[in-house]
Amino acid sequence: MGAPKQRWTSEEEAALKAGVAKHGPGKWRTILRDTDFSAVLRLRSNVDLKDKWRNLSVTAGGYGSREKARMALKQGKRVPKVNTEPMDVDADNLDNVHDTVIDAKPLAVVVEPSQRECSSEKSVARLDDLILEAIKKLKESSGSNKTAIASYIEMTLIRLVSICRSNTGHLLIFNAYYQQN
Amino acid sequence: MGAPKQRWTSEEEAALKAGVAKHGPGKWRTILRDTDFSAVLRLRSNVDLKDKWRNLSVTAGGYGSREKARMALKQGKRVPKVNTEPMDVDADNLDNVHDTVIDAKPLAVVVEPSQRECSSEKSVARLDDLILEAIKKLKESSGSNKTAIASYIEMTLIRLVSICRSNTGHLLIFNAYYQQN
DNA sequence: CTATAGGGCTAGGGTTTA
DNA sequence: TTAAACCCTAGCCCTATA
Repeated sequence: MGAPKQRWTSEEEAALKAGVAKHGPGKWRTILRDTDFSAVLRLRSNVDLKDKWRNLSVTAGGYGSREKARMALKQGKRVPKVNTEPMDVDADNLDNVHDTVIDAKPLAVVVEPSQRECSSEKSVARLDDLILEAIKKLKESSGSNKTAIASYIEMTLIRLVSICRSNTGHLLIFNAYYQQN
Repeated sequence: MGAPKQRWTSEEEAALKAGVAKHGPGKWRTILRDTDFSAVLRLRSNVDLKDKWRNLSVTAGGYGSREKARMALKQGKRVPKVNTEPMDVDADNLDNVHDTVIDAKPLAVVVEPSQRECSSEKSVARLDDLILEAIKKLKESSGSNKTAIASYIEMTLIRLVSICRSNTGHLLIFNAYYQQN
């Protein structure tokens, strides 16, 4: 019927996230016009950006506007369906995070992880596997695919935290130095 | 768990077929609203219509998209599916950290951790090396959208820090300095 | 007219039930 | 184990609003 579905690539997704980080959510046309992103996102409209951001917000675990709408619709089906509840943790919306960085304009980032404490060998080994996997993928990607690299780093870090937390209850520490280049 | 199954009656099936004949496949909501069929199909949703039509297509002998998919799976095309799982980062309460950051209008960010006791295991050190290597590689790369990457990573790390903070409350102490460039 | 917000819709993969 | 019915949701469309 309409246009054939065009799945978002990880590069496009990263560009969108970066765009929101830079200009804030809701500035879809602005993001599209930004030369930092226009190349990657040239096939997307401002509405596409909005829709994708909505999807990302939902999967990030926050109760986005979409979630609420879905809950409301749960009525009106034949059978009430008792157990609607998948044990969502009440996660706050990530929009807050983005708000904090709207005005940031870093040109380079250096991150130096230092020591961290994990009480279980097993969890450490698992972490190692995850990182290795990420690095391998990094090397597979061509040098031009920087946004994909950023994506993998994000995923890796997020996994790192969630696993470390769930297995040990302890957390790791990062020394992170941000600096302009 | 799911809703109890409601077998399609021959009358419903006939109505669906007539609806598709009249409006064409893919017009599920239109068929549903058509007074010619709404009475018979009143217990079905547009998605139900779509699903039923898919099943009918399969049974009708033509290789529907469904058949192909099943075939592909039978060929043992096992995609490891990696670890899509541990992305369940439930960022309970991201507010605190962000609030501390919101005041600043950073063009650059410096995050310094406090001291730390650590069991300095080799595997842990290796993790650090791998992460550091990845970040360095990113930094060395000179792409047109470097700013985008940097912004994105900054956002990621800030979120990461937030997650750590929200979980421990105090275990992790970050000193964050925001500075203009 | 232009842009954004938000609900609606379909397609297709996944899951559950008989 | 399989097939039919049902669920989930990304991506796209439509409308209201400013």
